[in-house]
Parts: sequence; structure tokens; C-alpha cells
Amino acid sequence: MRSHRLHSLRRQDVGKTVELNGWANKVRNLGKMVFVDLRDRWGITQVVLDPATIPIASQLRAEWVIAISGEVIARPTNMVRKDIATGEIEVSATTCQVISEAAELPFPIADGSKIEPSDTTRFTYRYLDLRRAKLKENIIARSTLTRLFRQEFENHDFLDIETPMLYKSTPEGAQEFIVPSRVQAGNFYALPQSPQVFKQLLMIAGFDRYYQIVKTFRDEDLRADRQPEFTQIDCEMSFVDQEQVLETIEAIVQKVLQQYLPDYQPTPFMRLTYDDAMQHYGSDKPDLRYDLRLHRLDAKDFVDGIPDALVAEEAGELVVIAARSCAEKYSRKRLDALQSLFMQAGGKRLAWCKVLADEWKTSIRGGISAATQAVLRTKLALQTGDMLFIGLGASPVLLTAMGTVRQHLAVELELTDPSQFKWAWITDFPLFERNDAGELASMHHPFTMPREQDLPLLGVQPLEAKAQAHDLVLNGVEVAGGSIRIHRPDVQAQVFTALGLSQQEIDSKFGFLLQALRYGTPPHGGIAFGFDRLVMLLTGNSSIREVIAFPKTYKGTCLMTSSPSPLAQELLAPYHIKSLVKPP
RNA sequence: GGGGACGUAGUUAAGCUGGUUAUAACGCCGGCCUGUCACGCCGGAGGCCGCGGGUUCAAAUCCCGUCGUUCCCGCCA
Repeated sequence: MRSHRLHSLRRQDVGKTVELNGWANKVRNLGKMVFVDLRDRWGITQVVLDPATIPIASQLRAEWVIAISGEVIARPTNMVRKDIATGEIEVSATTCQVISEAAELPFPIADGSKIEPSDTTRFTYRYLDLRRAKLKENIIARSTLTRLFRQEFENHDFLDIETPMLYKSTPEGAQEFIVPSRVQAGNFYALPQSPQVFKQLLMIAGFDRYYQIVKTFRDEDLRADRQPEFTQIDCEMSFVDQEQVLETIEAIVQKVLQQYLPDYQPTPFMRLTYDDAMQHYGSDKPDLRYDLRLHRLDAKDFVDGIPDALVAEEAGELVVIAARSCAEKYSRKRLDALQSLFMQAGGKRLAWCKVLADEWKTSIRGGISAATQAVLRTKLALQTGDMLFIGLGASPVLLTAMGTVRQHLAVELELTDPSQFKWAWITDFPLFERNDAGELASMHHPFTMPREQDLPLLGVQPLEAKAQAHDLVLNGVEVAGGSIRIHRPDVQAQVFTALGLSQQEIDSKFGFLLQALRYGTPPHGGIAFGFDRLVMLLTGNSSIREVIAFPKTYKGTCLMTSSPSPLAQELLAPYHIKSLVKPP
């Protein structure tokens, strides 16, 4: 029986007889003596074996699972390793039993190797990748954060209630995963994109506060921060206004951060309206670790008139970003790259100026007059060595295009310190937006409550209406989103109507919700965290695959289990499905 | 759906303006080694150069297609 885990033995344990189990992280065979770094989830302990008494010692290889018994001894003084917790001792083995041999490894598990396996290799042998320190620590950190969030939600009287995985198709949102019913011929469930409607029904049922750490599913194309199945921390509260939701959630997050990050100094989350975020940062999820603010320029900023190069054919507006001390960093090539980035994002032209001591260098034909330079210097607090990026285009695309430039500049100028955490609430989102077909669509979802004062706008100027919706943004990533929900059936009906749904559609899709709202519904609202993204940021990773034990590839496949896989027609038949694709 | 990068021993890479037997490191196998911790030294094995087609006297190398991994845009109520 194992007597100790592999992180725990210290100098004061010298003389103890111990039995240790684990993986041979590293084997160093010196002929007449063999050193094995024994590893488990908790740490590493060095074992020294004498092949003269333990012949198997010279056969040991990396990643074999072994059990040894022996005596804890102090390392010779000059052999003490200060960088390892157990570095003062080692275990002199008296027995060694091989529990399980390991085949030749596709990549080294132990730290310190220069060889970094490719993604394909890592995915194929995910269980081995998970043995490596980095991924292992990410998964442990995730477990810690799960525990801390659970504790805090429980402390705030939230009830953990499960909602169905086999749900109903609601095709308004993301592409869904569908599940054929065997019993109900020709009918389908859908996997939930969110437990949205169920948590509202739980509020109607009177549970008052609900939370759930739960998988949700979206059959969309993947990204570094998107997986087809991902984990939400979903929650909902009754008898609250938006301010109370924000305060409660912020308190929970702050408490979790204090327990998770040892040096965390809690500062209140910043508050920004959607309009301010767009105007100042060109994004509804601005990264606030750096300033690089967007400023409007107009005719009065140009003493001698706006240079021809900055006058658009049609309605043109000008937005400028002043970047500090980077005039020397921007070569022609980098500027061209920025320019094409800006154009791709929908901007018309991106000009630049280098603020130099004597004469400004600029891409603007004819240059910038001394008088205008003086105005800009004051307006933007310019110093020699700064650089201006002036974007020409039409709102609102100009703002988002400049937001893209801003983000790109920050990366190039190394302003994105991953150890820094800048949180912000974004509020007052538009209730609706126009989709590609020019139709009205919910920006958040159709159960979002408009601001009280905007209710009269629903029938007349719906695009002007703002929602009681809120996103939580961390370092430029949307980590949570939610809203106050509609608790009045008449308002809900108005929103459905504004969205152009017929009475028949409303009844078939959301009839049960409208019905439920009629039986005494408390005002309620909540939020859902993208837990994978949150863990990714808090662990300093740039892909959520690094914090998910068994993620999917970019194409949504699993290289380890080879899923998804074709099903023969006879296996599909019970589900009343006929495949149009011939299995390979 | 669109655009970019990558694919060569078990692994990670070099080779790519075509030309002898495809190179290195780590790993693996054998030998030596009592204080290693990226142990060291000596020797060895290991290749459908992703796959298919084309150009050529000759293709890892050039061209076309395809598959896979990845990053971005679209998409993600």
C-alpha cells in the first residue's frame, strides 16, 4: 500500500520506511546505480536503486508504473535540489515492483524537453498529454475554480438544479445539434444552446435563485475560444433589478478571484455602456489593459481644412488612435499590414503620422500643417515619438474597424500583459439589430427585457430601444452575458411581434413560455459564464482546448476516438433515418 | 462558405532555386559507467518525404487535386 504521495517527503522524514507508487518520470541509469524520478499527480520524488540487489532497476523505462519500498535518506549536501519540493531527500529502494510497462512514447512527458509535440500528436494521445505538467495544472486549476464558484453560488443561496439535455429545437439561435427520437418516428430533440428557457421556468416555479455548471452545445465553426460543446456557469435570480444582478455576480467573482489568485487586489469592475465602448474602443468587448482610445476628428481639428486624402467620396468620418512611442517600430511593411487589416474590417482608408521633433512624417499627401499639428498635439496630448493612425470610413463600421486596428496595435506593441486582469461590465446594448436579410433580430435573445423607458419604442422605433442586458468582459474577451428577462406576457408578445413572428409561430415555438408567464411570474434576470474562456484567461492560455480535458479539433472531430463516425443504414433504421451519404 | 500557415524516422525539425545512399536532435535497441537530475561515452536499428495525379531523363523539392492539423473572416438568438 502506498504510504506517501510524491510531493510530501521532507528532511524530517529521513529514516522512515515508505512505499511509493507512481510513474517513472525520468530514469537515469548510471550502471551501478539507477535514479528514478517517481511522479504522481502531486509531485516528484527521486528514488535511487542498486541493480546489484534489485536487478529490474536496469530495465526501468520512462512512464512505467512502479511500486517501490525503501528508506527515506538525506541527499548528500552538494546534491540537494532547491528547486524541487522534495529536493532535500531521496528514497533508497529495497524493493521495486513493475506494475505496468509503457510502450515507446510518442513524445516525452517529463518537463525540460525541447520537443513540443504537434497538435495532431497531442490530440491523438490526449491521455499522455494530460500527464504533462502544463495541461495537468490547467485541469487542476479548472477543478479549483469549479469548486470556488460552486461554494460562492451556494453561499449566496443559489440552488443547483439540472435542466434537460434533450430539448426542443429552437432554430432562431446558433446551429443546433439534433438528436433523432426512436420512439417518436420522424421527431427530433435538440441539444440545448443554453438552459435559458428552463431557468426562467425555474424562477416562475419559485426557486428564486438557481445556478448550474452545465454543458451546452452549438454546431458552429470552431475557433481557438470556441468548442461545439462547452461549459457554462448559468444562473438566474428572482425579484431583482439589473443592478442587483451585477452586484451579486461581481461579489461572487471577486470572492473567487481572491481565493484563486494569491496577490489579487480587488478593484470594482469598470462600467461601460455599449455606446461608450463602441465610441472609445471600437468594440463591445474592449480590452482595457491598455488605453489606445479612439477619438473623433472633425473639420475644426484641421486648421487649414481637412487634407484631400482624408475626405471621403461619400459620408466620411475620421477616427484617430494615438499610440505612444512607437514611431520607430512601424516600417512600411507593418503599416501596409495594418492598412489591409483595416480595409478588411470595412474601413475605407487608414492614414498614419509619425510625430517627430522637427517635421512629422505622414502618409497623407501634402502633409499636415504646423497649425494643425499644434491642435492635434494638445487634443491628443502627443509627444515626440508617438504615432497617429487615422481611419476614414462610415459609422458604425469605421468604429469596429478602428477597434480591430486598436487590438492589433496592442499586440504588436506588447501591451497585452496576460498576468493582468481588467474586468468590465458592458450595459445598455441595443435590444435589436438588423440581420443580413434586413430583418429585425434580437441582439441577445428574445426574452431580454427592454429598458422601462424604451417600452414605447417597441412598435415605432425598435432599433432605438436599449435592452437591460449585460456582458462581463475580461481582457477583451466576453466571459459572461445575461439580462433581465421579460416577466410580462404582454411585453413578451410585443417583442415577438416586433421580431416578425406570426401568432402561429409564437404559439408553436414559445407558447409554453407565454403560458407560464401568465401564472404569476416574478421579475427575474441572470447571466451565463463561458467557463472555458474564463479558465483559459485565468490560467494564461490562448485556447480553451488547453483547459478542456478532451476537446475537439478544429473540424469538430476527436482524433483519439475517431468521432464522429458513420453509422450503417441498419443502425440508423430504428431512428427512422435514411442516410444520403455512403459510408466510407 | 472564403483566406493564410503547416504536413519529411516513434517525436520535433533541416533539406524545397529538381540530380549520389534523405540529415540532425530527442526517443528506441545493444554495450560501458556509483551521485545523476536535459546524466555521460561507444555502437546500431528505424522512412509510402500525408495521399492521388501531372510535368521531367530524374520529384521530398515544380504544378493540380485531395485529406488532416491550425489561425482568421463569415457564423456563434
